Order: sequence, then structure tokens, then C-alpha cells
Amino acid sequence: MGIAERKGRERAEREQRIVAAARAIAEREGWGAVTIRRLAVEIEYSQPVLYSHFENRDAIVAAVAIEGFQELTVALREAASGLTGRGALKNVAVAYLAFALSHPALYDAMFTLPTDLRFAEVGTRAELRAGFEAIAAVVTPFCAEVEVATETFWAALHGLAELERSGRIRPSKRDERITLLVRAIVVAKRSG
Amino acid sequence: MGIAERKGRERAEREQRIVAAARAIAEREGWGAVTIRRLAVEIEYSQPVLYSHFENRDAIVAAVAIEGFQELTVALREAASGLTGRGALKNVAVAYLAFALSHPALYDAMFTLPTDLRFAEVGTRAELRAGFEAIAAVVTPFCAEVEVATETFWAALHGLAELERSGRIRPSKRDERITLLVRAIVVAKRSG
DNA sequence: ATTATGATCTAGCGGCGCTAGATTGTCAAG
DNA sequence: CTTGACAATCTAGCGCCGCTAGATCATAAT
Repeated sequence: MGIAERKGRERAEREQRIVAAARAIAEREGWGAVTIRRLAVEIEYSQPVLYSHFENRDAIVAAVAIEGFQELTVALREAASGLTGRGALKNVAVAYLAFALSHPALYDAMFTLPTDLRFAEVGTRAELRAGFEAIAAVVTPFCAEVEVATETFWAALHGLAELERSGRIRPSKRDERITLLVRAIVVAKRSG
Repeated sequence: MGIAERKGRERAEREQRIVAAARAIAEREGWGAVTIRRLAVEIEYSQPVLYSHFENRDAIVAAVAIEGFQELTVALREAASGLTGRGALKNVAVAYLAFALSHPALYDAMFTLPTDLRFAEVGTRAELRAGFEAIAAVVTPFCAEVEVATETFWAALHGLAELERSGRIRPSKRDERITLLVRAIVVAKRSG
């Protein structure tokens, strides 16, 4: 029964083409340009076909967001690999901001756009959790309350990314802010 | 010529009613429910009238955002008043998060929705700058590089607000994260 | 060859932001 | 008091959106 398998494969490929098209258009022209009609033209099928793959438009955004979480996790792990302590912390911070600022539409999908992403959902939890773990790994040496410290460090990075993205803080001072943040975490432990 | 003045006053009142309606609907049903048609019904005028007050829908969101920045500034100043040092810092942090979390739609308008808000614009700069100053005031005692430190502290608060709002970090641990953040800033100076 | 079944398409609903052009109200000049 | 200009406001509609019901087509079993 290779036929059914081929069909399943073709279906999966088509689904991937939808997600890829959505991501490409978003990164090039913003999420406002990502419409069902436009995606239908892009994959050369009619609009209803998209609804046999995704419940609605938000679900497509969510699919892109999951790609983003996977790639962010990889980027953070790479940034930390081979390093420990303060160096790892700083490298992760730099990598996080570089990721957010060089993939604005992807980061939008992950954090600022309304999606159906349930953080407590079984199937997706792993992907979303993995990035958190990568941050936790480099924070751990510096804190007793690892979860709280990781949440705080992550939030600081996210805030720095968002405010720089929207032009509210000076891009030229990014390194200095990172340095300050890393030092704050390091010494907080030393004296906590 | 009291007539022209009366007309101007009525116009200003109508404009204020538009902004108030937008804000009320957004806070009650989300920004997706804030449509030009809906606002027109609310103020009992036809849709084109709205365009004699605002260039487009985004400009209405921006007007709400400016109200938000003014109110946030007041809230932060109140939180800092009569306090100095570490106490002021902590109180401001608590007030910032309370503001963001208790006015989600307002905070959305200020930070996550696309608006025409130019941060370098003459007319609005004062309102947007004022909140920054309020934060800077409580950060100053702890840092040499005030601007960089303020940007970082603000970013951390913003990140904490966003991640908690979107259910990505645990609401129950908010106080602990604030405590950690404040300590980090205090000791960063002491050893910087 | 015929029929059932699933995949895909055509066509359309209601709603959106926004605007051109008609209509109404207002007030000064004749 | 009438008239005509001007501003305020409305009606009607364009092109787009997300989404879906029902028709049509291809495929594979009888």
C-alpha cells in the first residue's frame, strides 16, 4: 500500500510549503501581507485546501512560531556550547538578541501575534519548553532558585529585544545593556 | 465669536468620545472588536466623520496609547514618591507590572500594536519621554550610566509584563522575580 | 461500466478600512 | 427674505479580508 503513503507524503510536503510561504512573505512584507488568498496562490491550490491543513489563519502563524522556537533553541545551545559561567551567560544573551532582531517576523509569530499556541498543550509543549531549558542551563550556576532566575533573565532578554525592535531604546548601546544585565545576574548570586 | 469656539469645543469632545469608546471596547472585547463601523455607531455619527478626526484606525490606537503613557507616568511617580533607594526601585517595579497587567488592552496599544507613534516626533515626545524619566529617577542612585541602566531596567520590567500577560511565566512567582531584579540592580552598582 | 468516496474548486457571505460624490445644514451678502 | 457659497455630514460602494456551502472532478472498488 505505497499509494496511501505517497499521498500522505505529498500532503505533508504541501503543508510544509504553506508554512514556508507564510514565513517568507511575513519576513519580506510583514504578517499583514500573509493572507489565505495569497498563500493559496503561492502553493497553487484553492483557498479551502488550506483549511484542510490548518483550522484557521492563526494556526498557520502558530506553525511558523513553532519553527521559531526550535531554531531559537538550537541557536541558544550553540551559543552556550563549550562555555561555562559568565561567558556562557553573555554568549546566550547576545545570541538571543541577535536571533530576535534578525528574524523580526518570526519573533513576532513567537511572541507578539495572537496564536492558538497553548503552552500547556501536550504535543507542542516540548518545543516551547526546550528554549527555556537552554536558558536555564546557563543561569543555573548563578542562582539557587533556578526557575525564577531563568524566568527573570528570559524576560529581561525579551524586553530588550522588543524595545530595541520597536525603536524605543538605542541600538548602539545594546552591548552595554547586555554587559550590565550579565553582571547583575552574576553578582546577584554572589551576594544573594 | 463664541460660535467658532463652541464648535471647536464640541469637536474636541467628539474626538475624546471616539478615543474613550475605542479604549472601552478594547478593554472589554479586545482590539479586534474596535472597528471604525463600531465606533461610528457608538458616537452616533457616520464612518467618514471619524476620518475627519484621525487619519486612520492606527491613529486612534495611538491616541489611546498616549493616554496610557500619561497614566503610566503618573502611576510610576506616585509609586516612587516619598521613597528613595531600594524601596523606590521595588515600588516602581511593582507599580509597573500592576499597571501593565490590569490594563492589558491599554498596554497593548502602548507596546505591541502597530501604531503611527513616532518616538522622535515633536508633539508626542514629551508624553513618551516622561515615563522613561520616572524610571530613570529611581534607577539613578544605583548606576553611573543612567541611560543604559534605565533602558535595561525598563526592558526587564516590560519583558516580565509581556511574558506574564501571555501566560509564559508563572503569575504566582511575580514577587520573587521582582525581588531578584531589584537585588540584581542594587548589587550591580555596589560591585560595579 | 457503474457507483461510491474523497479531493478539490467555484462562488459567495458578512465584515473590514477607507473614500468619492451627493446631500444637508449654516450663515453672510444682496 | 432670499440666495448662494461653504462647511459638515451622509449614502453608497470599492476592493480586500477570513471562512464555508455546495458543486465538480478524479480515483478506485464493485
